[in-house]
Amino acid sequence: MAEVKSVDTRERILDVAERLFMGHGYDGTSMRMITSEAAVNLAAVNYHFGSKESLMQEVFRRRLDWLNEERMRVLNTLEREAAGKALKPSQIVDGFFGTLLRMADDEKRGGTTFLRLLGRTLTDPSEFIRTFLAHEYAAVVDRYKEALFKALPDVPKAEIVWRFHFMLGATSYAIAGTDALRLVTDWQIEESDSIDRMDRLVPRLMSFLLGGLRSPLPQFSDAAATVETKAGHTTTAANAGPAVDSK
Amino acid sequence: MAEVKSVDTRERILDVAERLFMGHGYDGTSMRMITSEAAVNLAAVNYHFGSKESLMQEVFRRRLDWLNEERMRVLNTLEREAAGKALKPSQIVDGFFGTLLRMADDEKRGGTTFLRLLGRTLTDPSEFIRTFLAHEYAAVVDRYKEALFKALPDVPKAEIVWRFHFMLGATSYAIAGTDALRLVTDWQIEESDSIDRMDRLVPRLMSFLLGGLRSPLPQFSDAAATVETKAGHTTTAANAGPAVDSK
DNA sequence: CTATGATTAAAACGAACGTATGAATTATAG
DNA sequence: CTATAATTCATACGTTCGTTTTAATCATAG
Repeated sequence: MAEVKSVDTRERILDVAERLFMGHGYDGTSMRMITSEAAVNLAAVNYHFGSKESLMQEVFRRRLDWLNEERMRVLNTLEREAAGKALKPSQIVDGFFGTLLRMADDEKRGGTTFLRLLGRTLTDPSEFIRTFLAHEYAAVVDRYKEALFKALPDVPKAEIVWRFHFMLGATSYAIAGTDALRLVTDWQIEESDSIDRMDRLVPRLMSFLLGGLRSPLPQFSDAAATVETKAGHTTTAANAGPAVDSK
Repeated sequence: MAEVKSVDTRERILDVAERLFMGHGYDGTSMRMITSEAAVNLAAVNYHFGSKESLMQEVFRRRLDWLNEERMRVLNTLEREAAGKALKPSQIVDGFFGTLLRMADDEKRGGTTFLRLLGRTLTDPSEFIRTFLAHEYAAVVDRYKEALFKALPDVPKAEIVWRFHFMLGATSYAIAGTDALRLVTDWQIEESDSIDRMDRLVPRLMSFLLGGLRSPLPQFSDAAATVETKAGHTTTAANAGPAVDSK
């Protein structure tokens, strides 16, 4: 049972595939691109993973297994320390999105490459990929969803689910499309450095997410206004509704 | 110069291509899928558009030309009515994102199909697509960016650009991935109908975007706290910083 | 060392891809 | 009606795709 070179081969394929899938998408990345860049034989992918689809799934599973466990672990710890009391929304948001974003610093867990891949893949057209990702996420998302329900008892559950959706979108776009808007605008970076990206992106994004999560509830045409009532929710009735303004 | 049937052919190709590109992505949609569903000859695309890339660009240009003009028109009207005074952030956000979202109701402008396509394409891996989209968006984004700078003079410009980025992400994900999270969670829709999507999505998303845009500024490790000072910004110093909580 | 199973290598498979060609068909102009 | 340009059509080209096959190479156990 020889397993010396094969481990390296497997890992090298996964690393290259991760990077190429990130840059060119699933359909846009060919087996020959992967195997030639990884300096392995063309048949190696099918030998080690069975098919291109299975390779893609393994690329994600390698990272998501850890991420899911870490997210669960963080939430368990938080709830244990809270001793039955509801968590603070910021704790929950940080447990879910902060844990994800901190992977950027951990090159061993894929770093920014995997983050960008994940961000782009959430809106990937390929059917089997979205199905696979949804299945991988299901349990963890449900747990965090429930935590948010408990943390925000006055907010309709449907509203929380929607805002979770919005937070996911803002995050995945932030980690995926760092180039898109950069080309569009002059980017207006007055600040000194520009490669520090992540350590400044995280607080920026967190602030945005929490602002959105805790924003006054929308008012529909028919329904009566449902406004946050809990003390400290910063939201006042004065600026509730979709037309919240600064003056 | 016969142009009777060709117009129908062109439009039919564009309509089918728009729908298929939305569902399967650019690489995942073949010429044969398009031409067979559109009931035209395989060579029709190359005859009318030259190439697959040109077809893709025409699919977008057909919708974006109108969207860009409308966004410009709305902003011009707002600024004319404001008579030099700064606009309200909600007006600017609604002008940019509301105008986009309202395309969903206009089947003549592509409706939800184009919206979902646009949302997914912003993170599309194909190089030429992102370049093309960035070029199409540049002028309008710059104008709205400037409007936000003027509306929020106390907020650092870099911060505004980031939050614009985040808003774009939340929006594109909201209109693109309506299925992704639906599979993950039980979706917790307590409300009656579920097909009304857009007319309830718009105020929901708007509320979220404004909450994020007007959220207290993040505090970095080194820098001093920069907190919104303008009256009515709802944000109090007590819950400024990345760890904003409800209690 | 030899036998055995795991891995790598080179080559080929059929299918699907985007595109191009030239003839047939259709519509319009004079 | 005839001539001419625009469009549609059937078909084929050359490439690239993911996968498979068969043989060669490697590492380890007995």
